[in-house]
Amino acid sequence: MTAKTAATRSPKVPLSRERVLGAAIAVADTGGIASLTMRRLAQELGVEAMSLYYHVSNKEDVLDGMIDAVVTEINVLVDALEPNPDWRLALRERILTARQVFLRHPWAPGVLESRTGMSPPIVLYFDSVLELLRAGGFSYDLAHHGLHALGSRALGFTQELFDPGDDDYSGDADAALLEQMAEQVPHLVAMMMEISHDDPESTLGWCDDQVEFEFGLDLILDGLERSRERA
Amino acid sequence: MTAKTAATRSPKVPLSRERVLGAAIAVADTGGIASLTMRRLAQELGVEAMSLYYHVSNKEDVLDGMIDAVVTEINVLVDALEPNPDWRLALRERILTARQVFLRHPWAPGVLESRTGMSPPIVLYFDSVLELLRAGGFSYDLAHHGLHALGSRALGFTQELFDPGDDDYSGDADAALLEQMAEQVPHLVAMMMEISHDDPESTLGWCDDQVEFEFGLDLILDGLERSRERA
DNA sequence: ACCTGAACACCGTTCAAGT
DNA sequence: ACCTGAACACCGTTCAAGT
Repeated sequence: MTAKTAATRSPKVPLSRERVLGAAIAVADTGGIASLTMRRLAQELGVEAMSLYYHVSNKEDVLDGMIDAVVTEINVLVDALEPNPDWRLALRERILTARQVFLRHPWAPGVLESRTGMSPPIVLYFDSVLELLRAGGFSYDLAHHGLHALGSRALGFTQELFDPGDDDYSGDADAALLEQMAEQVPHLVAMMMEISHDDPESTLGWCDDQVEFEFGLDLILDGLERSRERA
Repeated sequence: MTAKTAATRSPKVPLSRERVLGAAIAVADTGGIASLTMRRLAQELGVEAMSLYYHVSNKEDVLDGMIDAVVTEINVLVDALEPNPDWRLALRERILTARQVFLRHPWAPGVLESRTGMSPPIVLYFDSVLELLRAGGFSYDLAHHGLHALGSRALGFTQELFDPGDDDYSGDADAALLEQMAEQVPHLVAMMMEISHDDPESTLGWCDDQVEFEFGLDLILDGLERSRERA
């Protein structure tokens, strides 16, 4: 009866950088990154917006801290993974584990890519990936190329260019629309029709992100292994 | 004496959607996407901010239009490319051509990834990529996987996770800093030292984006060719 | 030490009004 | 048809002032 709803609103426990960042992540997870304003964040913590500036220096600092928290979450998980003598399997498991964390924080890829510098947690993550590649017999030079080839996949995400949930081009696209597009983009239409024929359940919301992520990841890992053998 | 500086300021030629989008691209190219505000854009055109809303519906519409203009620029260039019987070489040239356009518009990758839906120019581009893959002997199913594996590389860009120009971790990082980091991230430091030893000119601003882009691209193209042969 | 009220300089956007 | 002045609801942020 006394406490209204969230435990976060209690004014007993004082604010701290950690509480601010935790609330920020919660807001972004729930309402998207666009909903994260300093005023909204303060409200979530039962405080005035100006109070936040005692614990964080500005909004950029909040975004930096949110990313560090997410990557730290990843580091804890991947550090607990059991070693695997096959570098490909070891790295694959690491990356897919990291991916799970990003799936819980859909705003994180966009924010991460908007940050310029490396923070300690990110540096730690990449160092551990490098360790894996070295143990797998990679030179530093090839490992370096490999990190670039993986790109954001090394951290467990790809920025999907198109939202399959978009109404305009997915889900309930009917035959009439397809026919209309067929003249100008015949291959795209043919591809969608063939795939939706093979799997009638998914008309145009046809991309299984997990499957596609693993396909691309394995393609790169296999390619790197071949490069390593050749070197 | 009469015309102040830019030809864009002349009030003779009336505003239009095209002029608004052109000015928006110019502003973003010059000052970065963060500098693009409706007021700044209006100022560039010698007009009040409210006038813009007669030609575009809102800022989202401006961003959509900017992307469409950039991708149209790409489509014109790649359509003029001479055909190549080797699908890998053909696609490689296409993608590297598209990349040149993105290098001129550094804001475009970020904006593109923030858009949800596909627009006609983007759909056209992907259809032409699909056409190339089909001509190279790909099934629609494998071509679809291939598009996902390429990700934004298919359009000619990768979102670099770290800005090599960042002062904190690049350029003039001295030996003392490296030594300090060596204990916690030994492989990263070893890699940077080895690479900077091989190429002393580039201490920590060591990543040649073009080389790395092509390495990753070729890795994926080769992997897709192998998948195609196996299928 | 920690929080806040009032205020500032900015946003995107609307709408009735001007020409 | 095309542009604008005034205004609204929102931002992030500062700073002197409160407890």
